[in-house]
Amino acid sequence: MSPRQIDSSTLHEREQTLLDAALQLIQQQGVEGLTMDKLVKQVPFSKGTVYSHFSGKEDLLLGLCNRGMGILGKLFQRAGRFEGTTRERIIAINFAYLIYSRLYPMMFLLVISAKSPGVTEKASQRQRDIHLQHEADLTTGIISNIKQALADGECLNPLSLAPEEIAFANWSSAFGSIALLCKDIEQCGIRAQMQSEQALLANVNLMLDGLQWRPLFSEFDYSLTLQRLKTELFAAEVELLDAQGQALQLD
Amino acid sequence: MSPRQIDSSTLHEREQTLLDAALQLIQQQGVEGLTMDKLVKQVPFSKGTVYSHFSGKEDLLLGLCNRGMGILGKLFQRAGRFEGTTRERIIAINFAYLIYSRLYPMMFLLVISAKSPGVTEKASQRQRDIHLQHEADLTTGIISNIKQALADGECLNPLSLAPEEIAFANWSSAFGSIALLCKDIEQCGIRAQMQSEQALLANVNLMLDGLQWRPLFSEFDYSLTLQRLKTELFAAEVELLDAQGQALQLD
DNA sequence: GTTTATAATCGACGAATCGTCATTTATAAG
DNA sequence: CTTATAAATGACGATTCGTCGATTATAAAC
Repeated sequence: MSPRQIDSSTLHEREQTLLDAALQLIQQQGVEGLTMDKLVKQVPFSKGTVYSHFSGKEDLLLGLCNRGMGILGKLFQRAGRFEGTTRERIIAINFAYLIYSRLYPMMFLLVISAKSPGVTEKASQRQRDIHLQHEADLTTGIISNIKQALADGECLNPLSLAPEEIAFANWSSAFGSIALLCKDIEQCGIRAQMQSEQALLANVNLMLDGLQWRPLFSEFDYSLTLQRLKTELFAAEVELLDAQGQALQLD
Repeated sequence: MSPRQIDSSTLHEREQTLLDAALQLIQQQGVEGLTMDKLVKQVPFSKGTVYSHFSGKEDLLLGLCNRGMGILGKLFQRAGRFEGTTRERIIAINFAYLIYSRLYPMMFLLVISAKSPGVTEKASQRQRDIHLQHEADLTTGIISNIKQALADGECLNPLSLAPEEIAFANWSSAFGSIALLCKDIEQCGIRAQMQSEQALLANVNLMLDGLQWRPLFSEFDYSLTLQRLKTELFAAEVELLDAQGQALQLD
């Protein structure tokens, strides 16, 4: 007297199907265009089944956001392996963030909406836990780089900030730059004439110079670093962007 | 054979009534809790009349956001009159931004959601124009400060950025810091142990040091500047925050 | 093979929201 | 007093959301 038990792998498979369909709807009609009713129509399951996977629209959004953070984490890992100075590696990580925001602008924006009270409150504990885990993963890579630079004396850190505070400074600068420059966000006065990609990297370099992170911008040709990032470490992604007509403007 | 014509001042008055009611609803129930139906019930006008003022929920949100930007503009103006070095004035402006984000967290968050595609697309041209105007107003003050500092040789600008690019660097750093630290946004891993107000100002100082904006952080006691800002220029606002149990943590 | 317990799925439903638009009301000129 | 029409009204159809009782499928028990 035992009913069928659902295979855990098909469960995961369906979850991916749902996320795919949701992403497609969002890309076609914007975040507002994502509707549980529409999603159900796009998918070979009934509404009840969909709701057994995600507790609602918000939970779905956070799930989508989490999937994106997984992708970002892999990009960060690759950036962390960049051969060069610690400062170059930090730049590589920021470059990875930039690439990500261009390849998956929707996902990047979801980080914002996913953090707004309306969404987080309604999301399931499960997705919230996953989200926190992803955040931790993303920061540890950066922080270990920072600690090494502090230990090696490459980052003089004149404000005597803790490694976590430096990580936060970097993160918020990059986040702010990308958010304000995001192509999917309406034109914003202050960024009108901005060459988006240059701007992000300029802001990061300002902060790194402020930290006295050697070699300073004036002491090293970081455009070579960018060249290597574009043509080596992230060649595939940069090509993908080119193919999408989203070529980066870095020179 | 002419019907009554509505007084333009009562028109404006009603608009304020609507914005007030909307803000109240948002503060009570979050952005999601704002509903046109609820709003109509809170207000002595019918649904049709409400819709003659705002084309929909998104238009209303942008209207609310714009009102906030007007307030922020006044704070910026006051900060721009701070007596001190150009760097101190820039810090004052960032301090004003911080104050604003604490006094009106909802408004600050609205800048984010107001820029998301779903909202901007649906908002009326009128509110969008107002929004752009406010943005321009906010930046001109900063940029004039920057230009003066460049002319006076106080900001050495080693990356040779244009004044607009410097303004953007400042804006995005401040925006990112406040957004990631916003008390109304769910706990964010990376900012866990962060003393929020200190963090924003540390980030700004990092950027200003990167710009070689004299006097550098190490050459001047900027905690005195903060003291003056707290007790003189923005005494009233700081007191208000204290009274709300939101005391700033700056020392 | 039949029965049976129950996990899994389904989709109709009520409540709530959105924006519209035909109707009603109010008023100033003729 | 009539009348043209700006202003205001709120009922309505269309969507959306999330729930929950009904239905289906399946694996063990007999």
